[in-house]
Order: sequence, then structure tokens, then C-alpha cells
Amino acid sequence: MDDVAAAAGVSRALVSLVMRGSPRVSDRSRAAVRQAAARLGYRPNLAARNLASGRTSTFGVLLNDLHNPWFAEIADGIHDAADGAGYQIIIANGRRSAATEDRAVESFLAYRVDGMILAGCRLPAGRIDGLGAKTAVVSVGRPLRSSHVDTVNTDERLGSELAVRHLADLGHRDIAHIDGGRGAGAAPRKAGYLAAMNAAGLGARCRVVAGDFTEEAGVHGVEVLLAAGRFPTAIYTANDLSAIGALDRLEDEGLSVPGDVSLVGFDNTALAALHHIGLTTIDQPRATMGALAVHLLLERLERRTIVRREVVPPSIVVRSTSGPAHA
Amino acid sequence: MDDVAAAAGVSRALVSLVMRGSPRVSDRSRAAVRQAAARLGYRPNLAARNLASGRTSTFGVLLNDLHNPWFAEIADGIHDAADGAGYQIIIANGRRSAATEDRAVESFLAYRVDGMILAGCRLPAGRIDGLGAKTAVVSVGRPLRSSHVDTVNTDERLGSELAVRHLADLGHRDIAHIDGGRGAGAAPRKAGYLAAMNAAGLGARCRVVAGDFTEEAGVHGVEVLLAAGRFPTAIYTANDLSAIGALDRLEDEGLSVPGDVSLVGFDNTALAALHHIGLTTIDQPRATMGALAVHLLLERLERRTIVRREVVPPSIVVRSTSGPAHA
DNA sequence: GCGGGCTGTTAGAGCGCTCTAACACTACGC
DNA sequence: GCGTAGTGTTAGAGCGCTCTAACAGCCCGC
Repeated sequence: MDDVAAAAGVSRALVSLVMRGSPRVSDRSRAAVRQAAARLGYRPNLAARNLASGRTSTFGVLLNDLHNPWFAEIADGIHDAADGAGYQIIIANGRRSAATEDRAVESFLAYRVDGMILAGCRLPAGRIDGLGAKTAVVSVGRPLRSSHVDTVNTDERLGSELAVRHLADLGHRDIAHIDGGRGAGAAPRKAGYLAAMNAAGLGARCRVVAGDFTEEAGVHGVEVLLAAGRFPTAIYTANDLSAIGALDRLEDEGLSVPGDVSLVGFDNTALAALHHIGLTTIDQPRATMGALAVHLLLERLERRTIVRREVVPPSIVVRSTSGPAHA
Repeated sequence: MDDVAAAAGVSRALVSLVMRGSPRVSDRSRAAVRQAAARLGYRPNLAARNLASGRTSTFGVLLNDLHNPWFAEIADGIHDAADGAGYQIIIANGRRSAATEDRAVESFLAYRVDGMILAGCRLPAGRIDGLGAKTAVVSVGRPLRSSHVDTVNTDERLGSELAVRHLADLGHRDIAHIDGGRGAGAAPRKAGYLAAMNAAGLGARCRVVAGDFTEEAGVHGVEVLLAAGRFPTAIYTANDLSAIGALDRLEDEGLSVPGDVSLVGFDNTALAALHHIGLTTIDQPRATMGALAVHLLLERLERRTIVRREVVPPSIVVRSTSGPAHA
């Protein structure tokens, strides 16, 4: 920095102003500094800047599982919104482990990020709440009753209702649900299924098979239904992966989809969009959720203290696994 | 830090030593400092540490596309290896755009990372080489003729040879290839296909259809082959996504897989492993590649200057889309 | 001609650590 | 007893920036 200042014939302070894009610098000085900086290959040292300014203009983004494309779309939304607000993001991978998440969060803290976004975080609620007391924290995809942490979630119940209503509109009456067990969002999805079945006057025909968000759960769920005798004309699974397992098992059984059985998943993953699969499913506006998380963080930094819990509506994407009910 | 030192009744320097885990501290002092730090909730400021020490113990990891699970596995390998060596990693998302990648790399530089790993990077070769001149840089999944940058890649040709040999061993003689076009690794995959066909005495039966690593390319490739009349008994596609497109189109045509046509993909993505798809494909040892990248970086930091280009062998994963050739 | 306001620039302290070199203390050999 | 070596601890400079407060120079109005 000293070298640049000397080369440009100005003071260090002025170099600092130029590098930060201050408007109160004459065009002449600005050009001189820019040129000197470029010539010397000068690039401000972030650590020094952060230390001196007491802020990092950085948000930490903790993604629970990089293997899951769900998080990639959240990250995209976060990225765009943060860019727009002049914030950088650093991403950490939770690797589906609370211990790894904990270390990632620790390093965010050590780095003194201005805020953090926890996506699909597995950390104990108490820990998250504790973080929120010290730093601006937003949780995405994990509902929370914290008094410090804002949340962004989809309306899981509504998603289930869309799925059931879609199937009911197609004339289905026997609609079974393969559950997500203890997975994130499974409970409200099931509750939404039950509520929508009741609302459609099909309350007596509710059937829930235990599952756990995996492909195997879908396979197993179909087997349970087969063994039970009266097979449903439609199956609504708690996520896409289970739907694909179910699809597989149905075809093995010689049942055509949607000819004999209609199938609806949840999440609208890339899998669902594959033409080979063409799964009707419930979509969450993930990029929007990411952007929303950033906005909540920015508001926090503006000293908002009231907790906000945003719930965004999902929508149904109709593809080729759902069709009219047969007699 | 001053507070902790005062609370523990020692000097600031000693607090620093304890926080960094130095062995030359008495147990008594260590315990006193640890306790005081815990009580006061003290956490060393990374920015200050980095600034003072002149190193960050951090590697920047640039992933070209978070949506692609390929990168998640690379990241896992990197994570584990870096952890073991006492390095932190920060991940940036290139979002398939050279401009975004460029900014990410700039911020790594500004942060003064000790090294960076570029996975599937789209940046111009000259730019990467320039980075390598200043910092320790390793490129994964992108071959490079740089004089400063180490690389880690799979042996794409060998992968193709494994695929062709597998099919030839099953008795296939008409094996077509749906190409990856200008995508990364497409050229050597095609070259490997041609070489292996020749080696198997099937040189005269080589057939390459243009593609581009997408599902549509697979669909289109099958259509081209259908239009050509003599249909092959096996198809080897440049990646899994194309294979799935091909699979789809083959089934639409009433051709059974592997009854009428065998199909082999490349990459062993999660898609291939879905039971519903069960694609025979070529696997790259991605976690190993990530770990290797870290080791190369560590060697660089130990002042190795000779460029190393690691090539790791792929393997074939046989599932249910490949079977004996029919007459 | 002078005070006031504006613009552009700067000196210098300080951010929270690490690191070097020095120092106090104990143990040991002769 | 003294020199030597080793162990544990510390003072203080310095890392590369930002930021406050002050200042120089200029234009303006009266």
C-alpha cells in the first residue's frame, strides 16, 4: 500500500479511499492510484481490512450437504442477493454431520462474519439460538422457535395439499402417503396430507406408510401397500427420492404409471425433471428462499430485533407420473 | 485477549501460545488460560491472526458448479485431507461462469489463502497459469499445460477403454459412441473409444454421434442411430446424463435395455446408482482426487517447484444396463 | 477582506493478534 | 561454586489496513 501511495504520489489514506471506491476523491488522484495499483499488482489484504474496519462484509453460508442439489439452489439465491448488497459469501459444507457443522460455525465466528445463513442445519436448536444471540443468523429449511434467529421455510402443509388436491381433481380417491419419518419437513407434509384428504372428503381413506426420504423407503412403501391387498390408485411420497423408489417397484410389479397408479413426489429435484422419470412433484422456490435469507440478515444488521419467520408457498409441477384415476 | 490474560494471571503472549496449542506451556498455565477463555467466551480473531502471522492456514476451493454432485465428492476428499493437515477450507461457487470464477479467485487472493484448488475451472488457461506463478494452485478435472500449476485428472481414455472392453467381452461388435462435444474430457473419451475399438479389432465398426453431455444429446444420438438404419447392439455415451437420455429414447422405441441394446455411461453420478436406472458406468475416484489435490498443495508449500500432473485410474461399475449381445 | 462552507487530502492511532529475542528460573555436571 | 542447557514466560514491535480529526485550498457572499 505504501508502494502504491508512493508511486501515485499520494498518501496511504488516499489509496485506501480509492480502493474502497469512495466518491470523495478527485478523478486525477483516483486514476493515478488505480494505475499505480494495477502496475504493482496491488490487492488490498482482506485480513488487514477486516481487522481495521471491524467488519468483514462477509456472510457465512453453511450448507448441510453439498451432495444435495437442494442446497445449490438456495446458495444461488443467496449469492445473487448478497452480491447485490455488497456482501461476499463463504460457503462451508456441513456434510450431514452436526460435528462438522459445529466446526464450520466456529470458524465463521472466528472469522467474524457479519452474519450467517444456516441451510438445513442439523445443529441442536439451543446451539443455533445461542449463535443468534451473538450474531445475525438466519435458518433456511429448518423451522425454529428461537427468539433470535429468523427463519425461511416453505409451507410444507400447503405443498401436501396441492399434491392431494391435484390427485383428487384427477378423480383419485384412494391416495396413499409414503412418509418421510423423522426427516426435515416430514411431519408437516404428513399433516398436510391428512388435512387435505379430510378436506376432500377422503378422510376415511387415508393411508400412511412409514418411510424416511430414501429410495428404499419408496420401494418398501409400495411393498407394504401391495401386501395390504387393496392397492391405492395414487401414491404421494414425502420426497422425490422415495417417489423414484416407488416408481421402480411399481414397474417391477407390472403396474403402469400413470395408467394404473399415479405418483407425486416432493422437492422438484433435478431427478424429477429427467424426461426418463418425469415426476409430478411439489416445487419450492429455493432461489427466492436464499434471497429472502439475505434480506433478513441485512435487516438484522440494520438493528431489527423482532424475529421474523418467513413462509413461502410451494407450487405443483405436473409431469407425466400423474393422470386420471381408473375404475 | 488482554482480558483473558488478566483473568488467567499471565501475559498476552502466553494466551496466544495456548490458543495455538503450543507444547511449551506448563499444564498449570494452559489450564488457567483455557478456563479463563471459556469463561469469557474468548475466540481468537482470525483476521488478526492471519495478519500477524502472514499465513491463513486456509485453502480456497473453487467448485465450478454446486449443482453437479461430481464436485461434492471432490470437496469431500479435499475436506478430509485438509482437516488432517491442519488446514481450513473455504468454498466458492463458480456457477459455471468464468466471470464468477474470476471474482471468487480474486477474493481468495485478497484473503491471502495459502493455496487454492480449482475444480472443473472454466477460467482461461493463461489466467490459471498466472495465478500459479503467485500462489500454490492445483487444478482438478481440467488438464492443463501450465508450468506452475499441478493437475489431478482421471485417465479418460482408459475409462473409455474399460467401457468398450466390457461391451466387447459381452460379445458386442457394433458399439456406437455418443460424444461429449466440447465438454471437459470429451475429446480423450472419444479417443479412448476409437483406440479401444481398434484394439478389439472393431475399428471398422466405429460410429461416433455428436453430442454435448446433456440428456437431450442422448435422445438425439439414439434418433440419429435409428435413422441410420443398422442399429448398434451397444451404445457408450460420454456421460451419464446422455446415457439417461438415450435410455429414455430406447424405451420409447420399444427397445429393451439390456435385452436389445446395452448402454454404458461415464461418471458414476448418483443418477446412475438409482435402482430405477441402474446404469453401467465408469467411476472416477473423486474423493481420492480431492485428497491428492491437497497433498500436491502441501508439497508446493514445502517449496516443490517441479510441476506434477497426477492421473488416477477410473474403474467400471457394472449395473443392469449392459448384458450379452444378441444376434 | 474575512468568515463560512465545501472538497480533497493526510497524519497517526489503533484493530487483535504473532513472533523474535530476551529473560527468569530450575536442574545438572564437574 | 559456576557455567551450561533447557524450560516456561514475557515485552514490545509490527502485520496492512481503516478511520477520526484536522487541515489545506478554494469559492462564495457580504
